[in-house]
Amino acid sequence: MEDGQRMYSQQGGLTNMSGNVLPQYNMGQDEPSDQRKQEIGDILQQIMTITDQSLDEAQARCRKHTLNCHRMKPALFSVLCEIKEKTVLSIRNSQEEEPPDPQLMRLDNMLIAEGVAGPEKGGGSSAAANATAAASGGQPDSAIEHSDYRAKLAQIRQIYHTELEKYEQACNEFTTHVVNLLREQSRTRPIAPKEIERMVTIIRKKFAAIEMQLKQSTCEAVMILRSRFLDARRKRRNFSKQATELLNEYFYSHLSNPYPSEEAKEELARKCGITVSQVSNWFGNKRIRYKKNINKAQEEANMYAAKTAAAAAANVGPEGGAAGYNVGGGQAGMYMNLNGGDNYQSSDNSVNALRHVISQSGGYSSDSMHSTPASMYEQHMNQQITPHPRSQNGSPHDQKPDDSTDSWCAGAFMQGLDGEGDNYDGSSDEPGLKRPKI
DNA sequence: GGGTATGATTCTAT
DNA sequence: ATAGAATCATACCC
Repeated sequence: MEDGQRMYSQQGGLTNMSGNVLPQYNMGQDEPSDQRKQEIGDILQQIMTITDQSLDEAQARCRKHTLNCHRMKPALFSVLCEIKEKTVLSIRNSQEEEPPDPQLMRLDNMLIAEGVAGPEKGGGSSAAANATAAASGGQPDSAIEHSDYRAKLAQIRQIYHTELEKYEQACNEFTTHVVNLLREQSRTRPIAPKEIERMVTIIRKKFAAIEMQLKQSTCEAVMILRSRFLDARRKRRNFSKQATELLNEYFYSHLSNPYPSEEAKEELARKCGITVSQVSNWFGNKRIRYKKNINKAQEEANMYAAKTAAAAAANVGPEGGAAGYNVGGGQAGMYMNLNGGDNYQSSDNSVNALRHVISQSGGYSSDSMHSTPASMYEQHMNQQITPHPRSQNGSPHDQKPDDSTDSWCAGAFMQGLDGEGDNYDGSSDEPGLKRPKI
């Protein structure tokens, strides 16, 4: 701005950015420089006063023509263009170099992930299928729903691409129009090529904003579609049998503290083909329902415990230490081969598991006070040997899932098994379980 | 169709 | 933020 003012402030002198007189614009003519200055001054004067003049069309045309035909016009335009470039344009240019918009990137990523944008086949419908499968817990979904979902997604895709094309076309048309217009105008006012370039950039930006809105709406549409079709609450799906089994195995083998760590949850989620929050939900439900219905749960617990025990015994080998596990009149043996040995549980949990077998196999039967698991549960719950995991130091995550005698309700009644209050967390390598003293 | 099981959500407490 | 508890909504079984 300052430079511009400086230029115009000198009536007769045409200066460049640094305030020097510009000798290079003499266009190869050898007029005395005083005369040149005078002429330039005239032109500038005309330009400066042009807004104050009210001209009728004929007059304006005449004057324009005079100006256009002036032999100094090209030189003047060059200077003006240069000044424009060096001031306004250069400032804005530097600001235009922005990093890619993170929101736009997010939208793009989502659209590609959902199969709306990106390659038509392979990235399209299959991505949608993947999304469906993932949301339904990895189970094969009903074909009807599946195709319905895909059909709607394809519709969204179609609309998206049509609109995108439309915008692109409009953008190109408009850009061409503006460029032509500017080129046209460059005959009557100084317009640098860079200025045209910049204008094109501005137009593209404006259209990019519209495009972003389109992407946003498309994303919203996909989200709505997903929630409508895949919202688990609307159409609750049971987990696969295998998944439930894995979860139950974990639950009952960590009954002393059925609070899986984040890692354990992730592992379970991965193995079960469900999400981590589904695992959390499952454990939340399981814990509460286990407590509510301890009797029935106990039976289930024994089943899973036996399975785990069997697996553990199988790992040890029939000759090795299996005999040591065969407590309670050999009942553990009947669970052998239940799960083919590919148990998720590692052997360290087998101790815990075994305790359930023991509890079932007569460990408590002689107890006149607490002969049923339910009553035991009640007793220990009332005693609350350990407070709720939350009330202990740190969050539940800080605890190891199998960390001991205390903690949860089952852990409490497990303690009854152990005269000394030993740790049954499975970290012990001692397979020999004592018969409860009670 | 009714009862139960089960996954998800919501609310409250900590 | 997470757990427990209550509740909702759906699946599943009889």
